[in-house]
Formats: sequence, C-alpha cells, structure tokens
Amino acid sequence: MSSRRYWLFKSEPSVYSFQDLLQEPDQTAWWEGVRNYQARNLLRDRVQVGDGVLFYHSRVSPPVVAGTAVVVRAGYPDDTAWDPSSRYFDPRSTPENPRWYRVDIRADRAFRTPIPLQTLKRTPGLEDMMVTRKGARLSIQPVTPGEWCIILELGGLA
DNA sequence: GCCAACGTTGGC
DNA sequence: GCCAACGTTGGC
Repeated sequence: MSSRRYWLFKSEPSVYSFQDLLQEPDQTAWWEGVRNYQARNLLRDRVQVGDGVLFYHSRVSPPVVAGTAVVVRAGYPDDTAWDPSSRYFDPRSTPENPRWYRVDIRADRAFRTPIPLQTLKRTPGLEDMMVTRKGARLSIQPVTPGEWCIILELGGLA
C-alpha cells in the first residue's frame, strides 16, 4: 500500500474556481489544460487516486487556498490538446503520442474562511512551501503531510 | 495594470 | 547546446 500524497493545484478563479467545482455533477471535474512539462510529469507519474489536493486561487487579491479536493482518477491523456476548438489545443499532441495529461478531482471540503497566501507565508512550518516563494510558477506543487495538516488546521478542518 | 520571474522557442 | 528574445504567470 502506497501512502497518500498531497498537492496544491493552482487555478485562476475567473477561469475555474472552487465554487465551479462544487457545482459540477458529483462535484467532480477534469483538471485539464496543464501545459507545462514539470507539472505534466507530476500529473502523469506521481498523482494517484486518493491523493489530497489544496485548491488554490491565483491571480486574485488576495490569493487563497479555497478548499480541498481528492484525486478520483490518476493521469491520463488530456484530449483537449487535440481539439482545435479548445483553448488548450496543441497540435504537437496526438492520440497516438499524447503530450499532455490530466487527472480527475472531486471537491472534498471548503474552508470556512479561505486561507490567504499572506497567512501561509507567516505560518511556522510552511516556510518551505513552493507557493510561498516569489516567482514559483509551477501549477501542480507537492505538499508535505505536515504542511497539509497545518493548512487544514488553519482552515478549521482539522 | 505593472512588471519581475520564469519557461519555452528557435537562430546560430 | 547556448542563450537572447519572447510569451506567460501571478503577486502586488
């Protein structure tokens, strides 16, 4: 039995928010459109069913962790890449040789109060989180079990 | 909206 | 394979 891993997924709420996820059938959605190789490798190789996800809202003021989700399907090819009408279309990816991957997630719990980035930055134990560092653009980030616990506690979900 | 930081592209 | 130019991200 492999141990559960934890992740932080970034999304711009104007594109897709935690509220949007809550309103999906089964509160489940494809995490599509990742077009960065480092993030792709994590989705394809590391993210597993049952893993915990922190749903992070970027490019808003303030940026926040809005809630948690759980991975319900591990990495599989992101077919929006070969759909010319998709905003995520990439002709270099084909069904025979897929370049991009996605996973499926289901909403778990919303934080009573979303946790602002500033709070993460000043909370002991979260100093090493990628998201608290300037210029960290990776949209799928690993989170340690310790960080996960601290953040759930901050969100009143511990 | 600004702009620094970053990832990707492509000429050489 | 280097690296300048370019496009994008994302906090502020």
